[in-house]
Amino acid sequence: MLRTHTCGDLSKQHIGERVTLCGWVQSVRDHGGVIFINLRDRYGETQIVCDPRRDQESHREAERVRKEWVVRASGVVEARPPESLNPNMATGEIEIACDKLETLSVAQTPPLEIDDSKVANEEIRLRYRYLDLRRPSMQRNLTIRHRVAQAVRQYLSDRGFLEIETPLFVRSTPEGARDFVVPSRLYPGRFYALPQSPQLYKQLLMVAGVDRYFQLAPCFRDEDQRADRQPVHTQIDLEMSFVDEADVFEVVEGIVATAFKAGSGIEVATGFPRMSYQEAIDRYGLDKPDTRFGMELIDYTDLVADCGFSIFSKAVANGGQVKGLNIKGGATMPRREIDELGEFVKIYKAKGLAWMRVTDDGLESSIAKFFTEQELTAIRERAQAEPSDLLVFVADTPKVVATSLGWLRNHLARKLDLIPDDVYNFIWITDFPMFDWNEEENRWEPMHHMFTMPKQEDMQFLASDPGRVKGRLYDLVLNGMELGSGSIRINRPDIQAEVMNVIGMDRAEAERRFGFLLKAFDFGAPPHGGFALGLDRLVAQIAQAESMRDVIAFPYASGVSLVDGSPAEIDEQQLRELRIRVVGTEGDQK
RNA sequence: GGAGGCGUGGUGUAGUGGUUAACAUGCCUGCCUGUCACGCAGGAGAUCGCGGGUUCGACUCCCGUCGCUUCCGCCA
Repeated sequence: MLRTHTCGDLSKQHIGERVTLCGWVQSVRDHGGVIFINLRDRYGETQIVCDPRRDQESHREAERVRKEWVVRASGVVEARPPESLNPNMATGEIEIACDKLETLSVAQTPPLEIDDSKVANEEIRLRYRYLDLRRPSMQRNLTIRHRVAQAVRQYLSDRGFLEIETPLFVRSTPEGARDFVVPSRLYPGRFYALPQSPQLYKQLLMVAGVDRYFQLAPCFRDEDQRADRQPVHTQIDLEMSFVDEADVFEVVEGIVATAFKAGSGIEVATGFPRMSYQEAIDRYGLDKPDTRFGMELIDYTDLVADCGFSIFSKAVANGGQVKGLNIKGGATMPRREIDELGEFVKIYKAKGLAWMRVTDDGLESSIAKFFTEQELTAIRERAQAEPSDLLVFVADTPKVVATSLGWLRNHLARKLDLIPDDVYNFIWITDFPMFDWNEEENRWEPMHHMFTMPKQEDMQFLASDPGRVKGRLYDLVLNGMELGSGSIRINRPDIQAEVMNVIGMDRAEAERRFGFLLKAFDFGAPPHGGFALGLDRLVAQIAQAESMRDVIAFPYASGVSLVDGSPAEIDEQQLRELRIRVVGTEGDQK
């Protein structure tokens, strides 16, 4: 080794020892005589003191040294003078009295500052990711991610799960997101897809008798960018045989608690509360409710069905709802900001946001005149309104009402600072509908995927009323974010056939796409179920990172790797081998 | 596919229809023996993303375009 210790190792107990450290120069403070160098590595920072009275040669080198140079410093660990102790530094009680300073590598001035208090913009950070990652907070994130992954592996291994890798070149399926596709050279005109998840393979492993499987699986989805999404992300993917929901919940809760403990030391109480999908929608508007604050949705539908305000009464007459929020203390919100809330809900297809200010004298609003005194009183009581509150309303289809108010609620919580720090509200969302009606294509489609087992008591409605059928599927939500999802799967061909029937997939099509799985089920498939947790999202929470990208070493920006510039064109020769011709780029199509 | 935001020295920001384009930090030089966001003095560094238009005059206003970003659609 070129060093005897790291830059985080040394403390008072090493005083008097002769040591050698290697690292990057974080800062140089030249006092004309003595020069202080802060030397940084993954483990910390240590002050190197170059005093010309001790050693002239190393002092001369210290005058030359610049930030981010890689150097090696030898000397004796000394206690700092009492007035020079630095309590803000882990190694602040000691310093290295340097008598040998060696430059291992010089560095150009970096295009961004290696400083947690001066973070550059995302594009620069990603292009020079190797510099961005030098920052202590990023090193910390990478470390936390590693510890979480290790702990999860250990946890699952201890419970009999086998870590098994599944193929990364799989058959493309039109379900779900768009696939990333890889051309085959040996079989021109044919393509592999990168897996969106190991779903089908892990089910095959259950048929194979593996009983308990897990994998930290890379998953690929060709979707448009979102703050909490990456084209490549990692799932803690697991599957278990002979289980029901409670067994899966127990394991997943254990994983989460283990991960938090390992990553941040935070103790998570298991036995997460459960809430049905319908209750989540009714009370919070979203299937991933943030339960860290109140301001739940208030249903006025029955009160305003026959009111004089036609926007409300018509919405009800058309099968819609009128719901709203009570923004406590919001009456002082200026008109301009209320209008902004109106603009906000329009994103979610709401036509507008009605509002009333609650005053000592009653409800003050341009729409108050359309309501009778009794109606206004009823609204106030329903909202438990107090003077200085602001009531807002959306009247629309149940879906628009829920979505717009649900997101408005989250938006307001952030804006009004209603979200407490350091609270981790886990919640299981259960009893999802099996199917979702696709307006455009006029057909039912699976809410989760087509291998989800319907609830026993709803099985009878599969043919007659698919919308009524609930599935044995569940999401885990943390602070309003979906951490993962899973289900109990279908293991019987007859039920599978019925489900495929609902979504309008005939035997031939099913055979073509999933024939291998259906075939497997003919040979004795155990009841099984599983879950997939988003590792990136989980670690981001544990590390309290601003963004999921902060816990991924080399994330993508809009599907582009700013580090290596991919995706990139390939050689003509490669294209020929693959029998691929590029017929046009976006600009010259159409 | 659609909507919004941003784009100004290396980096992060400020800015106004007429400026010498400001500030911080970084960089370079000099001074300084106890700093640790060291300090002090000086210096270099920007055709204000790109193209077009309006105007006597555009970094500023308008249109287009590119890039990044957030969101809708899409998607666990």
